[in-house]
Amino acid sequence: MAEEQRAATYQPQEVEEKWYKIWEENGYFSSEINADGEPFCIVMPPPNVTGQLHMGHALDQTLQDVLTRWRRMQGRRTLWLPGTDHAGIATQAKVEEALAKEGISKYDIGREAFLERTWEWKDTYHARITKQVRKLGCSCDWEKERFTLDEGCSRAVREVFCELYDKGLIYRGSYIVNWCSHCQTTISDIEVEHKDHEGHLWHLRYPYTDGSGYIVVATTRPETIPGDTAVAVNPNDPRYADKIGKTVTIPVNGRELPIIADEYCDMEFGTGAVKITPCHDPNDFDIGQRHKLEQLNVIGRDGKMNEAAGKYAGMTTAECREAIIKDFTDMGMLEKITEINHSVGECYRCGTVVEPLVSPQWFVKMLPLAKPAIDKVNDGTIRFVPERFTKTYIGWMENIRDWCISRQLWWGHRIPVWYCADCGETIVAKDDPTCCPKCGGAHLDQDPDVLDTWFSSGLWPFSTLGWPDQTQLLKDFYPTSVLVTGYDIIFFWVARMIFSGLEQMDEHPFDDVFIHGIVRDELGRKMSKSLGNGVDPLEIIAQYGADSLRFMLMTGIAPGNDTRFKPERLEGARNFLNKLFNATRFALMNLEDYEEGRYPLQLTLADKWILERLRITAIGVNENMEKYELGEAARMIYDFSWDEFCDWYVEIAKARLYRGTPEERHTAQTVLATVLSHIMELLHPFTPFVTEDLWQKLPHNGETIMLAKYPNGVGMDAYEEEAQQMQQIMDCIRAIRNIRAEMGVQLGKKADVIFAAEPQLLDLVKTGESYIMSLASAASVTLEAAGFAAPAQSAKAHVRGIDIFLPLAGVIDIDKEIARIEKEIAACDADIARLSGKLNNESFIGKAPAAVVEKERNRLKECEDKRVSLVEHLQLFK
RNA sequence: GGGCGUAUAGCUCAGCGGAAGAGCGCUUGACUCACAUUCAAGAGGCCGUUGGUUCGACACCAACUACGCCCACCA
Repeated sequence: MAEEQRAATYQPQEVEEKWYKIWEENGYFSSEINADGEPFCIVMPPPNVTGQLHMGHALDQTLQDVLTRWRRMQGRRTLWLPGTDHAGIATQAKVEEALAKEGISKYDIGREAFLERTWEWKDTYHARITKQVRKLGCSCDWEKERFTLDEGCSRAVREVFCELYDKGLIYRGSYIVNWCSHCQTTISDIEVEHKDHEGHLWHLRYPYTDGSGYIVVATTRPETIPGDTAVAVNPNDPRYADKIGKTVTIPVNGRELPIIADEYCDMEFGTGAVKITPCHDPNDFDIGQRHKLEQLNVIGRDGKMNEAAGKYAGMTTAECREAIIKDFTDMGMLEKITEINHSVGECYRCGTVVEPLVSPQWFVKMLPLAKPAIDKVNDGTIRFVPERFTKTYIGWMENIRDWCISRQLWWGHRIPVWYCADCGETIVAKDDPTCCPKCGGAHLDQDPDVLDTWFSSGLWPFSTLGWPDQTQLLKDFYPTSVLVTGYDIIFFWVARMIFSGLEQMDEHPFDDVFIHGIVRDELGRKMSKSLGNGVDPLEIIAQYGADSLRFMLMTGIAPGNDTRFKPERLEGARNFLNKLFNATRFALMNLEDYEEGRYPLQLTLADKWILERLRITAIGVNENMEKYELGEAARMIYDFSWDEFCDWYVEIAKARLYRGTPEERHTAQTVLATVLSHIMELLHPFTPFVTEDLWQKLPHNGETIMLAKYPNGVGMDAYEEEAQQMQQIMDCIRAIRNIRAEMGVQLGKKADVIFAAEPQLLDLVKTGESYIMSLASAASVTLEAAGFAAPAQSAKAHVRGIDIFLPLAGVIDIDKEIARIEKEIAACDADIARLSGKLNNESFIGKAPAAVVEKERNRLKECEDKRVSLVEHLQLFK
């Protein structure tokens, strides 16, 4: 790249590294900054230490950083607390995979060595992740970084476990749970993904024991037959009314089953008779409880039939299914097979079909916890943004079932429960006990299981602030201000934090929950490993810089909606930042001799206009930020910076910078520098690096833009009238440019321009003369009284009371001009028809606000004037 | 079976109870002394369908259609 061109192109890589280091070293991310300010706190959703960050993280973290930087610049005492999650199943699976590559299993090395390996893994990925977060520019307080498995969080987990146990909210029991035979652990209900499968419904004959024929049951899972302990029918089903109380015999193993009556049975479905397998189906489990049926566990944790399955023992469930169907067929007991589309539960991690089975596990009793968690959202204490997610949350919370929290893993918080080998006592304790409090025995075995990862994640808003200790940090920042996360983990995480926070702290964990969508690929597909369509944020940062990535992610998004990752949009963001870079370069070239306050300011119309537009923009940006409409805020800054400041103001300022008096030049320099640095400040939360770099080069007060005051429009002089006047001049310039372009008069060629209007408007034109000269490339500007007769062979435009003539003898194409004018007239006609229709409507006059009516009247008059003016001009050519 | 979302320019998407917006793409012109990662001008929309509320609806309400998502104990 040529040196010259390079100088005109922003090089993000050169500045990003530098500024992050300076910020971090100077402690600007610390919550001690703005120590007297009102606290503002976000706890970062901790990324899993399983791998690297993806685009979803980049979106999530950018949103948080924008909010944090904005609040910090407002003077709030901000704490954005970073951290990582140990992610039990996911991380353990990764390490097991790594071991498998070495040809060993976790059992070969044992629990302790395995955990050592996992901690090493954690260290590696933790380092990688935090580096990525830094690359992205996140202003989190690294001094306070936490990990879900660190000493403090572990203490919090034990504390909560013991408290809930003491209150009877945690219990151990043998209930039906979801078992993943691949991950070799239980998973909670929400970790089961239901997918539709085409399957078969086997209609099987179970003969009555008394020899009086048979009953036909329909099942999708014949392999569970060895575990049947009843057949159920609906008590109101006339078909079976006289069969209730009888027994049937399972043909393939000769066991006898009672026929019971239960409302659960749907008379419309299948045959209306259901085989009941309490140990391997959640519904059947409930029925079994109701009728005190025997529990017969026939499927083992390895996904194979166990001894209780008799002759089928040792088979996989699939093999068993086949064998049983064959046996029924051979015995003539298969009535028929029908097709059925039904949903099958799969493990969310590995996709293995989940096996429901009964096993002793630890549970959290949800009903008492859900109640306040629902209330605090319903009463507005916790607010979801967008609001619609409230319904999602409430709906789930109202139908919640007890939460199975024990996992048969090694990586995680070990359940703080010990069993006395001597007397069988169960000891639940915060601190490791040395002997049994009941019998004094020293043979204690700790429960081998660990807790669900989300158990510790649920404590994140307070465990990270120091709880269970009553730290100052906790007092200052709990409840936190806002939680920023994707809609995909409302149940997994948000809900758990809410009930855990309310239970332990007696106070809600955050005021707002700001929900965002997911980042999809260019085609709108979810980014995933299997599709290989993921985009690595680090690669994008290397290519375009973190600021471009951030800006792209922040624009064109609406709260709660998904967004697509489009490379073109990345280029747009890069171009915008390059634009600002060049605008700053231009300013700096013209600020070499600048000295603040050297002359009194002589603000021109354009100066007042751009200052007013800045004021309005600043107000709008803050309003949108308050509503979490970050995309809208970013768009406002973009439009103002590019369209108004760069394309208009900078061009206008050139005349005074190059040829003005020292006073004029000084004023232009001042406004240029002021507006530009305010643009940097407004934009800083979105694109922190480039704005800091450019702001530093411009005249500024303070050591970092991070701590500059965020522009909010308050205290700025208002110039509403001047802004409107300037808009009119700009419209005139656009009209002239339009004529020139349509007539093929290139901007390189100067053209004479004649304005005709009432004196007041002529004054305005006079004021804007220099802008017209330069921006419309006029050779001369002549002012004439209203009603001035058009010179021969001229083109004409009309802008709100101002007639504009371009004498173009020899250049003008009469046909083109006629066509152009006719098009304009047609547009006027359409407007006139609409407006007069409205104004002739008495209801409109009577019921619409007076200001609206007045506005429409003015508009109509303008349209009519314009039409008259243009029609008059058209006559000249006919 | 419930719940939710989306439907606006060729594409991707913002937006809004009082004259349809952006980016990209397209057309035409310009290497104009910050920037060709640029500048200027322009073409391009019954704002999914049908009703309703309203002086006024692209926006609010209802129904419908299409697509997508979430939840659910569909043997």
